[in-house]
Amino acid sequence: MGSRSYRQFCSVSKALDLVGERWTLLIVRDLLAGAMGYSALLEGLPGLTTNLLAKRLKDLTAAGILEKRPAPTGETCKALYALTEAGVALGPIIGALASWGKEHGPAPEPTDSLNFRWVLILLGRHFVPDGPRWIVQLDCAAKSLQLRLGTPKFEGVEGTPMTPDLIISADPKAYYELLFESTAPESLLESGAVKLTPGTAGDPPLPIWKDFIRSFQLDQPAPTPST
Amino acid sequence: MGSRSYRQFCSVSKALDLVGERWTLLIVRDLLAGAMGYSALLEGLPGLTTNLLAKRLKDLTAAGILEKRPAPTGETCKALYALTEAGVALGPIIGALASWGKEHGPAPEPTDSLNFRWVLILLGRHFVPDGPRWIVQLDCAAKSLQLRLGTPKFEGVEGTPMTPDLIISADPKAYYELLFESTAPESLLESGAVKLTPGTAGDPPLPIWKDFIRSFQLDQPAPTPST
DNA sequence: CGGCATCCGTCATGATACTG
DNA sequence: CAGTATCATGACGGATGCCG
Repeated sequence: MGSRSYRQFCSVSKALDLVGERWTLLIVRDLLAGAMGYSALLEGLPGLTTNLLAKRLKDLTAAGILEKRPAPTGETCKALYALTEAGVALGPIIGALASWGKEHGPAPEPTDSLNFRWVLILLGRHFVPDGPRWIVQLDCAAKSLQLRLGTPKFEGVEGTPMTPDLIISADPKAYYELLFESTAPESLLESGAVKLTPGTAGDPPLPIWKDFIRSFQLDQPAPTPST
Repeated sequence: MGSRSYRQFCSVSKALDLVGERWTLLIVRDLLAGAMGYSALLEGLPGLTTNLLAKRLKDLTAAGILEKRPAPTGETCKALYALTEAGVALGPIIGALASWGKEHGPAPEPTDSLNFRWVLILLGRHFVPDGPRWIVQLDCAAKSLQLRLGTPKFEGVEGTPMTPDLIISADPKAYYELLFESTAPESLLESGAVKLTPGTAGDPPLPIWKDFIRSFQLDQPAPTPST
């Protein structure tokens, strides 16, 4: 509800009337990588309290930005919150915020929390299709991310792939440095911050790693969107 | 100050740490069209109180998003607040919000306030360069906006041009309908909501009006930015 | 335990008055 | 004109309780 609307004849303020409150765009950011249950959302957003999450979910549902639907059988939760078409359309806003924050935002601190979903968003913005079709598994803090490289459309979901071609493992900070280019990819390998494990087919890991770097342009500066 | 930082290892949250608070992005939006004084900002943002504006300006200055500089002689105010390079770089975020709000935001209400600066932002996002080089004056509620069409770079400032080729006058609501395509441009002319006056050179107004419509693609849907 | 609702303390915000 | 000071209110952070 726009109980505290700006009441301006301007679409920027109308957008902020719906998504301008605290935590709202961060909830949308996490849902951009796929539908989530209530507890998963809460766990992924440290500092957000349960009462406020309930209110945000209710308001966002009323605004038509997300919808609550029954979870498929076998899920650990009962209901999933998923973005509607209008919610997915918030992607460019999240993307523009990510670009600006990366360039002009405050530097991250070691105590900052890191969520694997946020990695997906970053990767999706850098993806270059039509490379070799590797399946890469990212491991971080007992969680896994499954990436399908080389496909026309970027695919990445949480979980372990059946037949990975390469397994990359690192701690959150190393992933952050890799994705934010504060460190060159090669030096992360040399320092041991990032470890490579051959996949099930047993291919040598280094060429696949180079394709991974190239697929997400991790050795180049991020593109700046136009106005 | 990020006194209430999200503390997440994510550039989206880092951006919101600086510009996520209430009113902040609306201040930036207004400054995107040019530097403004304190009182002009306050007047253009109904509902924002003077103490909060002072705090926002202080915080944004500390964050390096805008800078306070002495006003040029002849100005009505003493100091101007101008966006820094980092502040101008927020443009794509404002643009993405404008696109989304236009498509998915709540409908405007007749009591909403309208600021001529917001028109400039909308026009800038739709501009197609290299048409005929007309100078068009927009009149609305005792204020004037000066647009230079056809130049490679879009130019628009508040004030009255010396030699307009066409003067368009309408009330705020008609401008909004024109810019937001809820009504076709032709019908706004026919209904008398928009009035055309020949400029100093005395050219017939209708062809220049059609160039104006074409220059800002006001008869076409807005382009949707990519993720 | 997942999915909230309630209660309370604190802080950000809104309204008004006042000052250099 | 360009803010600062003061106070009231509502939003938010934290803990806990309820209900399937």
